[in-house]
Amino acid sequence: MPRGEGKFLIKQRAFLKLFMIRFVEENKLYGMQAMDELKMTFKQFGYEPNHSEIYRSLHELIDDGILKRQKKLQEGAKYKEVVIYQFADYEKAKLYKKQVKTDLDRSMGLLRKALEDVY
Amino acid sequence: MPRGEGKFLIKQRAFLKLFMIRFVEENKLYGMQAMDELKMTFKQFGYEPNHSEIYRSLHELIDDGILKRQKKLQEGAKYKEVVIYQFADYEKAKLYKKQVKTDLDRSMGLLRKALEDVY
DNA sequence: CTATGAACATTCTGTTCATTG
DNA sequence: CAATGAACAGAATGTTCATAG
Repeated sequence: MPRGEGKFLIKQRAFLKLFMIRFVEENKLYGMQAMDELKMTFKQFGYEPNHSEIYRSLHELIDDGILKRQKKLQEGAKYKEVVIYQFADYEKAKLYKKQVKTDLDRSMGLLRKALEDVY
Repeated sequence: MPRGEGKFLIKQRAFLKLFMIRFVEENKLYGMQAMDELKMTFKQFGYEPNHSEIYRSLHELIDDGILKRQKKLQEGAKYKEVVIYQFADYEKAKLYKKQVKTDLDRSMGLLRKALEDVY
């Protein structure tokens, strides 16, 4: 999905999909927890993703054939279902991570160039 | 315009407005030339702004009270008008540059953090 | 044909509403 | 109330059309 021509910076969606893959690799967290952790991590940079973008990212990874859903009872005495994820195709996941890295590096380069040239 | 809460990376519009200010500082170029120069500079990063975004950036700087328009005959024997720009308020321009720098730095930090954490 | 600009269309993302347990 | 998801709404940006010289 990191696309071809004329594009500016990496999109939020790809950024979040990357972290969703990472959370699944670490075998932890469902949607809301992922959001909370990301908010904590990136709040210092003024970025706090909202729940819709988190879910859209997860759903898109399913459509991509990278993740699959699995329901699970939540910890504790609450008996409330949450949705957790596993890899449907880990090779695809690794490939996607590689593509996003390329896009992140590209975006960094672009910003760095701007800072160098203007300031 | 670099805004407050929950936001992801800097927007293309702000990025281009920064360069439009820089071009006016250097006293050169009208819209199309600015676009061509930016395409040359950032093509290596896969970014080639289109003409609409260039004009929207210039127009917005006028609305902001930072630039003002001035028509001018094009060089050479072509007698075709082009639109060039001067500062309407250079203090405002400098302030805007400062704000965009903050936003660029913030965006770089965000991307760097992601690269560190994931790869 | 080149430069400018507006109109139109789509994509991306934020906000609100609905459902379930 | 917490989690998930869909619907709706707006903002950001790309594509196409219009006008002038």
